[in-house]
Amino acid sequence: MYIRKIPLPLHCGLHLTREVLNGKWKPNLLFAIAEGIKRPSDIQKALPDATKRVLNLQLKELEEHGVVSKKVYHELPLRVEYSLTPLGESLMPIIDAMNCWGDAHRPFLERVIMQGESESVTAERKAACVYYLDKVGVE
Amino acid sequence: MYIRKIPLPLHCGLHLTREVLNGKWKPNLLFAIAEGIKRPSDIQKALPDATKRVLNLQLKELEEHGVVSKKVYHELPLRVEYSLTPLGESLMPIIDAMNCWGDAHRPFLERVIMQGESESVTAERKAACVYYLDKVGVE
DNA sequence: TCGGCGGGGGATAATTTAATCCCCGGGGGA
DNA sequence: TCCCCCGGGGATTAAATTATCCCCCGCCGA
Repeated sequence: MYIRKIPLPLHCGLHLTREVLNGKWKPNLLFAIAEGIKRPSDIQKALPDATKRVLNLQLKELEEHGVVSKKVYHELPLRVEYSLTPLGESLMPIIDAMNCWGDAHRPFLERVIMQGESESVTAERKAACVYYLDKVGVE
Repeated sequence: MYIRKIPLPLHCGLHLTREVLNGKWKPNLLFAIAEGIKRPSDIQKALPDATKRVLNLQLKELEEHGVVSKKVYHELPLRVEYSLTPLGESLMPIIDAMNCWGDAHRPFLERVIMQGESESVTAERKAACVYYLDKVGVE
């Protein structure tokens, strides 16, 4: 595990939560496990864009942070299952909300995230954003 | 703005949301702005652990992602105010939930994130922190 | 005997994010 | 005049996170 040089600001709940969820695949891992995908190989299949190396690392961190637990069944063949701890379960409303929010605003977010990768904001793009935001504001 | 080399996985709402909230101070910025702290200098005072440089950068990203808007009042003296867009407001339940969750589980999370004072890692950790603090000039 | 699957991890490079340093301009008070 | 506040940002370095590569073991079926 990486050893921090700069201490985290812990005085605020936001930073604590951020520390737990901070990992490219951690929200997805929690989501998958909550859905009942428990075995490492199944998790890897559910998240094909991530290498199993990274998934193992992030699962280990989630375990160290007490939100998932790992059970090794010493049968043959060996079986491993991850599951949410109660603490992890209490995190699911947030994960679900993040998932819904992203999906709900997908068209806008995709445009806006892509635009940063190409060039600075053009006037037209800004107009398009304002238009969309207006629409969202009505809801 | 930084130009990505590795494209983000956009097919999932979780990643979209993560992209918007991904920044050490972004949740805090949103929280502060939602609380009515709108002027840059006030925001900086509210988040003393962050340099204004970083805050400006992350505010700019939040703006580009359409969750905050920046208004410049061309008065004298010059006045600048940030505010949440409707899209940003729709994010607040998540921010609040993250804040509450972190606060609610603070005792446990602090222990677990610190990795326990009684572990063997502590020596290295402490060394790393001391190194940093020394560099910064804190006693 | 060989290949493949399931679970795992060390070592290192690359990428991404944050911190640091130090500058700009204008204005207002002493 | 000097100094400090305000809002801002370029350039660079450090830190933190991911990706990549390639290895380990045990077992099972062909």
